[in-house]
Amino acid sequence: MNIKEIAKKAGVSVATVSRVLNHPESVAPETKERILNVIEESEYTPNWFARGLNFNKTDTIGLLIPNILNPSYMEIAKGVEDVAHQKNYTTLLCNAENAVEKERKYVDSLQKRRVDGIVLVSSMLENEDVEGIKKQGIPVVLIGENKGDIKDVPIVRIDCEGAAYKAVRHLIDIGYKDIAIIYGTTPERENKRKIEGYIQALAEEGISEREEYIQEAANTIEGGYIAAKRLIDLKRRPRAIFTSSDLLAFGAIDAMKDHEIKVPEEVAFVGFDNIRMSNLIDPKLTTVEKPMHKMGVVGARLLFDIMDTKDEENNSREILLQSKLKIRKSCGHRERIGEIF
Amino acid sequence: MNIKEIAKKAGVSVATVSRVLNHPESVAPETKERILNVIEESEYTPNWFARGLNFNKTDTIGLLIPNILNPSYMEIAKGVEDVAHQKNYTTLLCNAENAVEKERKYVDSLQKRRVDGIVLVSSMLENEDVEGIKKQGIPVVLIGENKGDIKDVPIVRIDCEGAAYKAVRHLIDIGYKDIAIIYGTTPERENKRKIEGYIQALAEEGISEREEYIQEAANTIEGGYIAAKRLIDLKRRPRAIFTSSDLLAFGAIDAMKDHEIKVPEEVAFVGFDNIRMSNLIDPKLTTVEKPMHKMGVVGARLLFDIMDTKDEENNSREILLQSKLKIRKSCGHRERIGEIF
DNA sequence: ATGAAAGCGCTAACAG
DNA sequence: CTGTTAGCGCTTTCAT
Repeated sequence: MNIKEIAKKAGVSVATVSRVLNHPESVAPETKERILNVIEESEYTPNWFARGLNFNKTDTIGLLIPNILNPSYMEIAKGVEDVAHQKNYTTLLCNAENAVEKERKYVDSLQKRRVDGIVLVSSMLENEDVEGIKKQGIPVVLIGENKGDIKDVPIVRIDCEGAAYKAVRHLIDIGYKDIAIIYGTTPERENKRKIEGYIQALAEEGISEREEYIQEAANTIEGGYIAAKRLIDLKRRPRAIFTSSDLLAFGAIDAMKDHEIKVPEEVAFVGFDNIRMSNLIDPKLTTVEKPMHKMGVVGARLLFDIMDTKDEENNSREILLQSKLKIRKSCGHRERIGEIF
Repeated sequence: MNIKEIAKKAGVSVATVSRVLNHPESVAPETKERILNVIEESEYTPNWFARGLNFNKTDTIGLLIPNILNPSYMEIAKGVEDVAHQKNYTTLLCNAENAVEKERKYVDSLQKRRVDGIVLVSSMLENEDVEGIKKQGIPVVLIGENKGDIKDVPIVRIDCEGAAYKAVRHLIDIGYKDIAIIYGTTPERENKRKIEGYIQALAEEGISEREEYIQEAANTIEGGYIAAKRLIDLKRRPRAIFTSSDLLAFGAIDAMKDHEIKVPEEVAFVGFDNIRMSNLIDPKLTTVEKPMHKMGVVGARLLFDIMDTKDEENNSREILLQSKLKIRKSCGHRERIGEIF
C-alpha cells in the first residue's frame, strides 16, 4: 500500500495525499477528510525510507552501553530513554559487552542507520573513534568518560576520583588501615581515577600502598568473587575493601561468606554505584551513590540541546553531577560500629 | 557525500560504485580497488534510506520487553541480542514499562521503521494488536505469553502453572500449610497461571485457599515489600510465601527483616526466575529456575527461521522450555531444615 | 486548493 | 566488465 494507491482511491493526486500527512492545514477540509478515511481503512503507513530520503532525519538516537546485564548501566539507559521517549524519539540501545570491536561495530551500524545523535556510556572508544562520529555530523555526548578522555565532546560525569577518595577516607576515619581495592578492568579510565582517589586517601594518612591490595577484576559479581579470594589468601589480609562497583562488592562479600569471614566485623566493605540491590544484601552495602538515572536524563537533554541548536559551544560542556557516600552497615567497624548508627 | 560524487572521483558510473558495494565479485579488481580507495578517503557511507527504499529490508529486529530495569527481562534480551548480533542484525530494544499504550506506541514505531521482525516478551498486547503486526507482513514471535493468550503465533515459554505447582508442592512437602502467594500485576496471564498452580497444589492437599493469602503487587522489589507488609499484618500470618518473581521475594524478605521476622525460620520463601542475585541475598533464595537467556536465544532463532523461510507452519509452533526448582535456604523449615541440606 | 513533475540516493535490469 | 536508465515512495517547488 503506497501513496499512489491512496491517491487513486481518494481521487486526488499524490501531492495532496502527501500534504494531508505533512501540512494538513493546507488542504480543503472535505478533501482532507476523504483522504484520511481512505488512509485509515487501507491501513496505510508512509514508507519510512522514502520519507527519510527526503527529510534525512530518523527521530532515533543511539545509546551505547558497556553491558546490558549491569543494572547500573540500565538505570542510565532508563534515564536516556525517558527523555527520548518524551520527545517522541526512539532509542537504539546497543550492548557493547565491554569489547571495543563490538562497540565500534555498533557505532558503524548507528551511523549507517543515520541516527540523529549518539549517547556513549563509559565508552571504550579511543578519541579518534569519537571524533570520527562527530566528523560525520552526528552529535555525540558522553556519559562517563571514554577511554581516551577526550576534550571537545560534551560529557556528563561524576568526580570518580573524589568519590573514591571520600569512600576510602571514610574507612580510614572509622579506624581501618589495611584497606584493599578491587577495581574493574572496565570502564578503564573511570576505574583508574578511583584507584587514584584510593591511593591519595591512603597517602594522606601516611599509609603506604601495598601492591597486593590493588586487585583487578572483571566488572561482574563473579569478578568480585575471584578477586576477593586472592585477597583472602594473602598472609596479611586486608581489614577493609573498597570496590569500584557494587557488583564487585556483591561477589566479594559472597566470597567472604563462603570462607566464613564476617562482614563487616572481619572485613568491611564500601561499594560504588548504589544500585537497587545494594541495600538488600546482607549486610546492607555502604556505597557511593552515583546518580545514574539523572546522568542519563541530563546526558540525553544535552544531546537534544545540541541536536536542536547545532550550537558549537555545547561541545565544551562538562556537567559534573554530585555523588555522595551512602553509609550503611557493611563498612562498620567491630569496635566502633555503635558510633556509626 | 553520495554515490554520484564517488563515481565522479573514481571516474566510473554510479552503477559500478553500487556494484562494488553489493556484488564486489562482478567488478574488475583494479576498478574495484580504485573505487574502494575513493570510498575510504571520502568517508562515504551509503545512504541507508535510499538503500532501504530498494531492498525494503532493514537488518533490524524489534524487541519489546516489559521493563528494562528488571534483570529477568534483560537476560532474555541478552539472549535475543546475542543471536541477532551474530546474524549481523541490530536489535531495537524497547521498554514498554508495563504500559499497553507505551507498548502499542513502540510497536507502531517498529512497524514504521520497517523492522524485519519483532520479538514480544511477556507482552501486554491484545490478540488483535498482535494480529495487526502479522497483517503488516512482519513476523512476530512471543517469548512468554501475551495478555490475550493468542494462537497462531509462535511462542517460546515455560509451563508457569506447572512450575508454580511444583514450587508450592515443595513447600507443602516440607511441612507448610499456611502458604501465601504474592503475584505481580504483570505479566498478567503468566501470573494467573502461577496462581492456578498454587491453588491446585493446595487443593490437592485439601488445604482450603484463603483469599487474604493471595496478594497482588507491582512486579518490583517495592511491590513485594508492600504486599509482604499486608501479609505480616494478618491475624493468621502465613508460614510460607511463594512469589511470582524473585524481585517480589527480595522486597518481601526485606519487609520481614524490617519486622524482625526470621527467614526461613518464621516465614519460608520460594521465588521465581532465579536471577543472578537470588543466591546472593540472605538467606539464599529457593526459586524456580527460568531459562531466561535460553528463552531469548530460542525465541530469536525461531524468528530468524520464520524470516528466512516465510514458512507458515512455524506459526503454530509452541516451544516449551523446562524450568526446575532450585532449592536453596529460604524455603527451609525450622524443624526440618537439616533434612534438606 | 490542487496537480504535474523533479529529485532525494541507491539498485538492478538491460544494453553494449 | 561497465554504463544508461528506470524505478523505489515520498516531498516539494512551480504552475494553475
